[in-house]
Formats: sequence, C-alpha cells, structure tokens
Amino acid sequence: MDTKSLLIETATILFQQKGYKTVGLNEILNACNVTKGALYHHFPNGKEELLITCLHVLKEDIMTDIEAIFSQHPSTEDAVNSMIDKLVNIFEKDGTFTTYTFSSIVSEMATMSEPVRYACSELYESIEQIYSTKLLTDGYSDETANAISLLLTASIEGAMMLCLTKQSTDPLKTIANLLPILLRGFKK
Amino acid sequence: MDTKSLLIETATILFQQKGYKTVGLNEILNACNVTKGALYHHFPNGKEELLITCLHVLKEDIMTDIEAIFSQHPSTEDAVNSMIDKLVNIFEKDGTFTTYTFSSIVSEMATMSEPVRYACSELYESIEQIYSTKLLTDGYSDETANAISLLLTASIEGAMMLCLTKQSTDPLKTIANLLPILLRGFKK
DNA sequence: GTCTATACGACGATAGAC
DNA sequence: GTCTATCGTCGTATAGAC
Repeated sequence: MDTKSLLIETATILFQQKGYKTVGLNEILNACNVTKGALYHHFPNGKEELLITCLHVLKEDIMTDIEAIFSQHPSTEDAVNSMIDKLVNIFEKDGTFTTYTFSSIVSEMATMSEPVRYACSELYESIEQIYSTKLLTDGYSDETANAISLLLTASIEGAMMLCLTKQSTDPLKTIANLLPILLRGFKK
Repeated sequence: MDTKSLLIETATILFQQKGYKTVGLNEILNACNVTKGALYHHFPNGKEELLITCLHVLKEDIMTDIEAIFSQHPSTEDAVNSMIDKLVNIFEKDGTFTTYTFSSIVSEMATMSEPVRYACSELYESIEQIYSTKLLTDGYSDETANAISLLLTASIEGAMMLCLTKQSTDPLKTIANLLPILLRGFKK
C-alpha cells in the first residue's frame, strides 16, 4: 500500500480507539513506520488535515459496508440487527469500536473545529440516509422514516458509549432486542 | 466559595464542553484565578484526580437535579420531556451541553483510564436507576423498565452527539416527539 | 517522496519560599 | 493553603540533506 493510504488507515483506527488529542503524530508514525517528513509531504496542514481526510475515507467505507448489509436483508429490522451483531463482535474481540463510529471525534472536536464538525455531520447524514431509504421501502412515510432513522442512529451511537463505559455488550444487545417493538410502534 | 469547590466547578464545565485532553491545567487555573500550587495541594495526584472528583460531584448534582424533575411530573414521559426541554434550552443558549452529559469524557477516557471509566459507569447507572424506578411506578415490569431506561439513556446521549454535530436541537426534539410512541409500544 | 535533526511551545508536575 | 519559579517531557511543525 502507498504511504498516504497507510497513514490514513492507521490514523483512522487510532483516532477511533483513543480520540484525537490522545493520539500523537509520533504514535501514528511509529505504528506504520513512516516518518514526519513523509507525513507532512502528504498532509501539509498537519494533524487536522489528516483527521479530516480520515473522516472522508471513513465515510466512503462506512457507506459501502452498511449498504452491502442493507442490500442483503429484506427489512430494516434484519439489516440493523446484522449491523449491531457486527458491532458486538468487534467490541468483544478488542474492547473498542473501530467501525461505524467516531463519537470520540465528535465530542472532542465538534465545538473546536468547524471543518471537522462538518465532516462528521456529513458522515452521520449518509448513515441516516441509508436507514431512511430502507424504511421507505418498508412502507413508512417520509417523515416517519426520517424520525426513525434518527432514533436508530442516536440509540446505536449512545449504546456504544454505554458499552464502552460498562465494558459490556449488553447495551447494544438490549437495543437490538427492542428493535421489533420499536419499529412496530410506528404507523406505516 | 472555597478554592477546591471552585476548581471542581470550573473544571467540570470545561471538561464537559471541550473534553479532557483539550483542557489544560493552565486553562482551568486561569478561568478561576487559582495557581498550580493550590491545585496540587488539593489534588496531589494532579489532573486525573481532579477529573474523577468532578465526576463524583457531577453524579450527585445530576441525581439531585433529575430526581427533582422526576418528582414534579406524574409520568416518565412528562419527566423525560421536561429533561430534554432543559437540554434544548442549554444548547440553544451556549452551543454546548454542560449538564447531564459527559460523553466527551467517556469516549476519550473509557479505554484509557480504568478509574475514570468506573466513575462514568456509576454516573450512567444512577441515571438509569431513576428512569427505572419511575417506569416501575408507571406500571412496567422490572425487565421492561430496565430495557426502556437503557434505551432512553442511549438515545438521549446519542441525540446530544447529533445536536453537537449538526449544530441544531432537532435531534433532541425528534427524540422527544417519539417518546409517546416509544413508551406506548411496550407492554405494561 | 522520504529521511534526520531540530525548533519551539505547551503540557503536567515539582520544589521551596511565604 | 497559596505563591512563583522551574524541571523534564512530549506535542506539532519545520528545514534541509538525500
């Protein structure tokens, strides 16, 4: 892999696991055996430019991944269940969330850097978009689909936070269990 | 106010607004006109000890505050609505969340420091406890009450994240709107 | 495009006077 | 209990050779 992609891939994982400020450039550089010179050649504006690039790439990756899952399952319920399953497995394997989330970035940077906030906003937007589209084919109205997709995004993101705090996958599993009751409550 | 309380109060707000790493000791010290010597007298183990103390005090404050709201409203639905209303007002006033939340701390520190993670876990636990108790008096079963209180905690926390990202109070308002549909979906 | 060496500031933390 | 002065480290970023 080329140096630039390697940097983005390594940085993305570290940022997701530990947040932005916690991860120093040296840590990223050591993790992928690249030097400062190379990094500043590819990202002249330094760390924040690297982060924003990571978020853009992450957006494409997440969209591809989620769209694949959603196309494999007939209903939103099944698709979301499969997503949560994947998250649970990742967390059980290494105790952090390295896919579908960037909550550490949001809470740390949303009020600090406008470009970063905007990149995060685009990311959430595209996830909600996928949910909404599927909910429409499920038969929900436009307005209801938007509301449910926001609820799904918020509760899954919140549940991941609770999983990190409690060091348990129960919160995500509980949300998954509630899905059918949740979705059935809304008028089609 | 005594120096120690002043430090805790100032640090809590700054940590909530900007996260842990972002806020330097100097920023806290300048904000309340206290010097390093005084800080390290009250918190010999430095910044992390200050944070953990903040989380403990915040737990008491949040519990007092939420319990007051919950005792003023007959149903969980009304109480949660009132809570969300308060959050919306705070966010509209200063663009950040300085009450009821510490998501920046969780996502930044949960995987980095075990004592901090534990303090956060106690905090979420006590919030969920209040929800659960109220839901029991609403007539829900033990198991259902626990599941709903987790869903409430996760979705409100997630919605705050979305509000920060989108710079809008819509996510919280949407969650509030869904509350009746949500709660009615569960068997009492 | 990648390397080493270095600049310079900010960080958390400490020491010792008062 | 609070002050100032200072230490060592690590942060991001830069300069210049190759």
